[in-house]
Amino acid sequence: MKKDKISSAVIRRLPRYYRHLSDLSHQGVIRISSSALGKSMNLTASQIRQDLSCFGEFGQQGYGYNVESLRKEVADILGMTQGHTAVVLGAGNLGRALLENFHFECSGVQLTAAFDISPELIGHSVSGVPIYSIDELENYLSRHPTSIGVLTVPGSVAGEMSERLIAGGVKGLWNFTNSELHVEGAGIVVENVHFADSLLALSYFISESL
Amino acid sequence: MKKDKISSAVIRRLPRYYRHLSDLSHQGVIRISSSALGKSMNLTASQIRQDLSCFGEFGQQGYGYNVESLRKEVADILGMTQGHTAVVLGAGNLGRALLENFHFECSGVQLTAAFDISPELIGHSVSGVPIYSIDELENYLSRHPTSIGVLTVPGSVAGEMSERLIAGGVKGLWNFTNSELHVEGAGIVVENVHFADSLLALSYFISESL
DNA sequence: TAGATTGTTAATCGATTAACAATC
DNA sequence: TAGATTGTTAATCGATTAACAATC
Repeated sequence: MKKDKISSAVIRRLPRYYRHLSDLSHQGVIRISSSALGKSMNLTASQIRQDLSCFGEFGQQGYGYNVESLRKEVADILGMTQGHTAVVLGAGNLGRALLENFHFECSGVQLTAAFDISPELIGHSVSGVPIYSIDELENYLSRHPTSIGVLTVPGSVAGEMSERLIAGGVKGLWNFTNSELHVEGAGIVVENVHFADSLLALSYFISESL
Repeated sequence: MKKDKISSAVIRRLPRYYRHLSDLSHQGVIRISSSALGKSMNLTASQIRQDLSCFGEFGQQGYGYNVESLRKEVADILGMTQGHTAVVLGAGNLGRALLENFHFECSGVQLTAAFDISPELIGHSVSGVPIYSIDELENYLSRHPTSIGVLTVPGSVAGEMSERLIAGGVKGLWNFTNSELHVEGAGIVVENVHFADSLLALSYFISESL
């Protein structure tokens, strides 16, 4: 039975399902049961069946799930087939690390441009992605509909940049700055990547285990 | 009443408490009630009091909490006062982004060294942190007790590097590679930073909101 | 003192796990 | 057919919220 409102706990597990199913698919595994998948992901078979049943009926009694077709279903659920596009704001180290090392296309996202203020960077390309002046942002967005803005700018300008992105029609912000974005306007989604929160959790667990 | 086993949900909120309390402290706020803090963090007052009561009694009836002393208590709980030290493995873009832009000391962690294989980097410093040859790792760790290893190496060598770090006495791995680390040995903690998981969750929410 | 707000116990809500009829 | 495994309903468990006596 398809559910209306999916809990955030389920959604946070979906990328992991996708990752494991991709691995299995690459390994040439054709079919898998919920209990086998559960064993390899450290989840109960029940939970996997519950999670998947939020979105449809993808398995077959007595057989299990076809790995590749389930992978495709999960990709669909995650919006990977929606043709999302992204631009990176800020081509400093972190921005360039994403440009060079992170494979947006593996998440179904096409990275089309980067923007910066540094004259040394403007006009160049990194990993085939052109770097434009931030002054060109509005002009660019008006001509290239863009769903995601990646914020790798200094925290001090994160607020201003997010407003300009949203005004330009961007629907989601992937925020790598410390700045807590307070975005008004309906339908805008913010995903924060707080390195410090992650490091502090690690610090807690280390300290606790001593 | 102090609790033995703290749930992971509580622990993941602690860094946010710390962040908000730091902000309040900087703004010169002296005292705050659970309901005022809840309002600004979008949590219920009840939840905040429950969370904090896992670790001790930090408030005062009729008054609330002293911001700065609560901040210090949370810092303590998070292990920020344990004098944790860290080394970065891999001084590519992502490693350098962390070296240059991320303030480890704000999380109570002292970053003491970085390691790489590239002859152009070895011997130089970034933001005051020396970059050594990866060949020096064991030698360095034996002379500088280190609690945290930051993995910003290519995924293909993540497994090998984590083994060497653990052999050298490191207690926690902050893993920025895609590689799913399977670490044996008691008391070793792994914190994964999966960029792709985060982007896919964003992709889901955008797609859902259309 | 009266008002405010804590820490904690009890009630509610939601998420995970177990059980099982349906069926490939 | 018999065995395996699903999707779903029911039971359990845990986390969040509400209520309130204690007290600053």
